[in-house]
Amino acid sequence: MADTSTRTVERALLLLGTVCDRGSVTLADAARDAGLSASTALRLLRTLEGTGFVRRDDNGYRPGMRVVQLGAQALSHESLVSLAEEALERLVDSTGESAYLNVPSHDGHGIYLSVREGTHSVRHTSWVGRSIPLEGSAAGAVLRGRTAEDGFVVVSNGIEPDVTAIAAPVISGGHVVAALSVVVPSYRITDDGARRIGRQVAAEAAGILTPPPTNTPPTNESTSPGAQA
Amino acid sequence: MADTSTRTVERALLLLGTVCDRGSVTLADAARDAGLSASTALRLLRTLEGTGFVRRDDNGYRPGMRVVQLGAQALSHESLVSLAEEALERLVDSTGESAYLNVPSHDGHGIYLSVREGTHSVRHTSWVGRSIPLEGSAAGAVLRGRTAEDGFVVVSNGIEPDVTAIAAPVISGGHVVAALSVVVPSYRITDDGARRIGRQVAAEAAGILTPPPTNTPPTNESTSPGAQA
DNA sequence: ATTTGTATTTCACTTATTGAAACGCTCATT
DNA sequence: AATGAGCGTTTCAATAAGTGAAATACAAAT
Repeated sequence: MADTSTRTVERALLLLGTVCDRGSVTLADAARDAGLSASTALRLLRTLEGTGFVRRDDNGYRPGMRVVQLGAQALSHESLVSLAEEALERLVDSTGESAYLNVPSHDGHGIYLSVREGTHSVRHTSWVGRSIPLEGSAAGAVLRGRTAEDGFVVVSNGIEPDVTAIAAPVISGGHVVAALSVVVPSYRITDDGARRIGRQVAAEAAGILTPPPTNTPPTNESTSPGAQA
Repeated sequence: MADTSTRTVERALLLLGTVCDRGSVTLADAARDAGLSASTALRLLRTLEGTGFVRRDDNGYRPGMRVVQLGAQALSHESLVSLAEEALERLVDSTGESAYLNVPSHDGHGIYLSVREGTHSVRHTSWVGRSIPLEGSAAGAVLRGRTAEDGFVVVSNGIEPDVTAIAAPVISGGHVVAALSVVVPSYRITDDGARRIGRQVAAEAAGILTPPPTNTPPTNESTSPGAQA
């Protein structure tokens, strides 16, 4: 894994990241943030501008339309979100709580790929694209393959205070490719309730890539143990 | 040399574009598509991979999670979409037809920034991020400032056959910043009907950036993506 | 066995990127 | 007015960094 990467491009993408993070940023800020000299940052931002990835207004640089365009395209090509749609909906229907689909991202993080809001007036809220640490969160534990025997993970008051997260793995080819999760305000749930929802989430997660109708012959490809009961 | 742009970065972004367009593409195809040598394409794609903008699976390169993440962030910072929400909803309610918010993109195109589907069982459909030519479309004419006296543009069977598009400009600081539009199957509408909807769209478009109550100076700082109450 | 296509590595060439410095500018301070 | 601080921008010489042809290896198709 020698240095097969181009510094210029890395820097430009870094810059793009800070622009999107901040929503609106001045040249000097962006340069500082990315650790670049002003002239370099200017040149790269201009390139990004010329390709529509950022745009300028009087206040500085802002995410360009190309970013939302590519993002939307990418999402639409993500078959997981359509496959998980029904499962998310069933979870919301039967629990009234917010349900999510999380996938691993490039750095040691996960992100929310799909969101279905709960029906309770007090409910957990998140959004597509939001970043989630892999440690200290239920979905993160699942994504790292740390699922317990019973097929789901419960984390109370972890990263986010006052909420209990319940997650289960979506498995494909022996690998965890996503986490299905339900997040509920802690005051509203008991240990038993969490287990009940846990079993439900695990069942839905298992069903996402193995639709019930077909009777798949036993194809055994398990790298990691516990390919589900 | 007034050409201040970085070839490497341009190429990498071009590559990213083809990957997102195709959804899944092999190295050789991507290289051909972007007009690059295989070795260069490989190097750039690896850089994109290392930053999460693309990922690989057995079939080749696919859009990475970073793209959907940045796209979602960019959309959330786009205040226009929240400002236009109610207008879109009212248009759908009163016409039953699909209503859209279009903005100019970098190359001579526009894109769908917000979508509200109509209620008729036969209705026009599009999606966020979709590209739209600026010529031959109602929204395009509006975005180019070609709006007629009466404040709206009607195009029947232009780019898309069998549909009539009705668009009006969202104006800020004397510039057209977006187009609000309603698209209806041509068989369902008369000239008079189009004019009626046209006036409606124009009124809604005019109201998007001029809501009477608040006097907000353009100091938009969305600091942390915190949950709003 | 041969052909075709792909992914990957290597390497000499030199192009294209880099950052300090200088400049003009606006705004706030003295 | 004068001063200073900060920003955006341009210039330019040094050289770091990207480039692509060719070679290699592998796989699948003929």
